[in-house]
Amino acid sequence: MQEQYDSSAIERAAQQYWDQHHSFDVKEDPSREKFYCLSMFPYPSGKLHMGHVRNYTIGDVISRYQRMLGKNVLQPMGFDAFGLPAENAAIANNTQPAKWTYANMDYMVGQLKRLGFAYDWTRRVDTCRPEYYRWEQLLFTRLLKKGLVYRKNAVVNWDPVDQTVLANEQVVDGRGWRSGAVVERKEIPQWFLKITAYAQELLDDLDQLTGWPEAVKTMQRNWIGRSEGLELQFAVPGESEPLTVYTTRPDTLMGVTYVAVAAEHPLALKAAAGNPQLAAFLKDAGRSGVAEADMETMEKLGMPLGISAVHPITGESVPVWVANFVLMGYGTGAVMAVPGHDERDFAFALKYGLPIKQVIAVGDAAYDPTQWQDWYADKTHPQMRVINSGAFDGLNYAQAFEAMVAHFQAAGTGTRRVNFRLRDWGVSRQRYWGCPIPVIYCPKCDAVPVPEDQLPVVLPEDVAFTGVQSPIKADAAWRKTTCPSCGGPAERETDTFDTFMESSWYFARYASADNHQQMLDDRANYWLPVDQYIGGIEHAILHLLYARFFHKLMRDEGMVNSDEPFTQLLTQGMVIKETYYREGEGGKKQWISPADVDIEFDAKAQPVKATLRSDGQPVVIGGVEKMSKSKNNGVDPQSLIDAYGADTMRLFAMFAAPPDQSLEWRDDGVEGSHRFIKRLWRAVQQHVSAGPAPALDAGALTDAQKALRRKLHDTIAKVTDDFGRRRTFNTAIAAVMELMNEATRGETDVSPQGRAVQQEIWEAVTLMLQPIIPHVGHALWQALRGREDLLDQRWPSVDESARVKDQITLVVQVNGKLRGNISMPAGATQEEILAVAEADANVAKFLAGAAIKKKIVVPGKLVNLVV
RNA sequence: GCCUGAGUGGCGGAAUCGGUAGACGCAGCGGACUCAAAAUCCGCCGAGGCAACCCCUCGUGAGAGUUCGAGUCUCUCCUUAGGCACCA
Repeated sequence: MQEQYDSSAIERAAQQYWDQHHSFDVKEDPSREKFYCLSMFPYPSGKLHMGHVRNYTIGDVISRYQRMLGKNVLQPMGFDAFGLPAENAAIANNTQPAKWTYANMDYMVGQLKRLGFAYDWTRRVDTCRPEYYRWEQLLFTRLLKKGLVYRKNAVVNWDPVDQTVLANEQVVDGRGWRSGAVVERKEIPQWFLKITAYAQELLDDLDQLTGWPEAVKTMQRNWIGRSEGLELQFAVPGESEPLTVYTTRPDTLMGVTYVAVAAEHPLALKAAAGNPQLAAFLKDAGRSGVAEADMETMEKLGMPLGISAVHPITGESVPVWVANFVLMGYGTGAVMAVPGHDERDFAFALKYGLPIKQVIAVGDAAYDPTQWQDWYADKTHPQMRVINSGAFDGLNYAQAFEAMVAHFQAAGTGTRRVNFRLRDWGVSRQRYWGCPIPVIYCPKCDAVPVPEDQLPVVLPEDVAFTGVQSPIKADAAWRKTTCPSCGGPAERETDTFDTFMESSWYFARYASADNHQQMLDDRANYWLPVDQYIGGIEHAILHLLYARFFHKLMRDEGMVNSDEPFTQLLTQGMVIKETYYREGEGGKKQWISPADVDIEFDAKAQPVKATLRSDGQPVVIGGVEKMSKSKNNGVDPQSLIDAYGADTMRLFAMFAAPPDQSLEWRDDGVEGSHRFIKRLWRAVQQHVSAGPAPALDAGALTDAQKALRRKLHDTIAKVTDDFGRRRTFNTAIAAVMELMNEATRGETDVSPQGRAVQQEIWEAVTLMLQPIIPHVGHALWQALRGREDLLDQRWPSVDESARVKDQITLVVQVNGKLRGNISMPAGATQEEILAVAEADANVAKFLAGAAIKKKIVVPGKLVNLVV
């Protein structure tokens, strides 16, 4: 064994061994319990960032730990290779999206291998390859035939200068990021997946997911947003079609004082025809992005259309307004407004002088139509009653709800309806670097799915990419085809899929990655569902919901036999870092890398001033945010790997914070992890250099040896719990550090049994740390045992007899305040404990002159005396 | 604006079921070794009081509450992170 710890030699040797022995390639084996551990695959952005290192280390630690429990472990890896950044990079670097993507994947595979992750690379999946996306196209065409796919108009962000559709991310403060033009909403035909057909099941099955964090399930529940309500109609005199609206508060129906429609609503367009002012308003309302957050925070504006609707119960006229917060693509594009009992309607009514009508009372609480109070909308208050509502007066929420529903159903003008906030999934993207949507447009036959024997529709990769237009839209030869159904001339769809499509089923494809005849085969049912899924909390809703949806789609196609894809979910916290920027032209922020910034701190270590190193001029200190390309605040892990090795990197990533918490990255601290590995190395080296240790004889130990051995087995128990149940690897590492501190403190015990205990300790430490620092583990195991089979060693077991204590320390409190410690034999009775506790000198001081009112004894822990 | 988290020393964090707040590590300070430095090893390290390593008071974002006992439970508020459907 080398005297000095040399990370690069050790890591090279271990990786070479794993490579030669194909240590991580797995086959299906029905005789063994399987464990499928999956980390969310990366987008090939260029190089790994800290979030990847953290994510993949967690997955690798769990995989290696599960393997030590004797399971058949699959841990695959691949790339989520389609996406917008490749197009941007292609423009910036004058290259092709495909070329850029493949080069990035090559580099990142090298980095992943350098970190020693236990992946079965034979199953690698790259989503941009036709061998992968052909199956996605196949599934799409089947869903289309099944009626789970449809086409309708939907709004996009439109850049009127660049004449292109923008992603929400490309809209900055309402303007296109490159052109700076004010973004408009534009309606274009797009393909939708009917996820709403599965809304109820997606909601119900959340209850099965006991291995998921409650926070994620709650977020998904709220996102799906099931509500029960009433759908009803307002007649509009002079119009053949009534206005249909949906409300979850039928109890407030008598409080409706106006209705509001979207700017794109036919009634609004019609009214605008003879009204230039209104037409101008509609144009303005259409000028904004489509992001919900923008909608909700923008100033609520409206204008009367000059027409009225008829209140379905009172027959009164209520004005019809257009409002910029009502969206055409959401529900019916029209809402009824109850300003008396809805906060947004209230503010809108105040602003435009619309009537506010109180129809709900809570006890004697005074209603003030100039000031919103939260109880106005409280439907659950025990004293809540409907008022000013004629026949409905005196009812509570539930009673009024039912009475209204009964009224409308009897009249045939409304119906009870379950509604979901969840909307169907628009999958069309007007971009090049994505999976082509397998549809052909024929002038005679309309939209026809590409027949299965003509799949895949291959995306050409050798293209000139300028960014102005998608190369496949520009390429008439690519577009031109014949109609599969009538044989006449036809054109291909040139939109591509949302990249969430590829990431919604890749977890299943790993099981049959080499099958080029079928999308999935029997092996999928051996491995699925994924036992442990690990990824960023930012995916809590969209990706995880879409993947659950796809799993159910595949189940209903007979491809998998489970209902849910991921049994256990670990949502990794974000890796965050401070940001710095300068305001450029037009208020555009130019983000500056923290690596290029010098920071001055005040006495409290808070940053007060930051300057750019290259020019010495100040930069603005931004917030601490998720590491990202767009904020330019990433830290390149490569330099740390080069300096300290993969094991130090892995150890620090696991030690710095529990996996589900966000981690603010600071480079200091890495040093400490490196120091720990060096100390461990030295300790084992010293132990081994004294020759083989004799066998342990537990009956022949001294008290000191017994105490050290107790510490060992207490540590194994804690670390086992931390790995298996709590998944708090930071505390597991801390426990091993404590054990090592104890084992190396003072003079080393070189007696035969002393050395036997040391041997037991270093073997157990090697086994427990192996999942985290596998290269060091490999080398230490060779030194301790002369063998290279560490990967398949069993996790160390606890010797309960070594943990027995005969003296127990108890805490003594007086009135809940700590006043002393007592040591008692393990078998002491309550009376004996109390007698010793009350006799303690410091405790007695606080008991003097007062009567003890209550005595509380918590066995094995503490005594509390209340005076 | 809405949904979901988080807030504990100079810093990252620990305290697992309501029971000793600050484990473990980083930074810092003092010492040993060294011609010297680095590395390594040993010790100290929440604030205040005290002659005192005895001990006392305060202390887990702010305010209230429940309890013998609250970082942990309840309510209100503040700050902050993530998501909000075309970033992935």
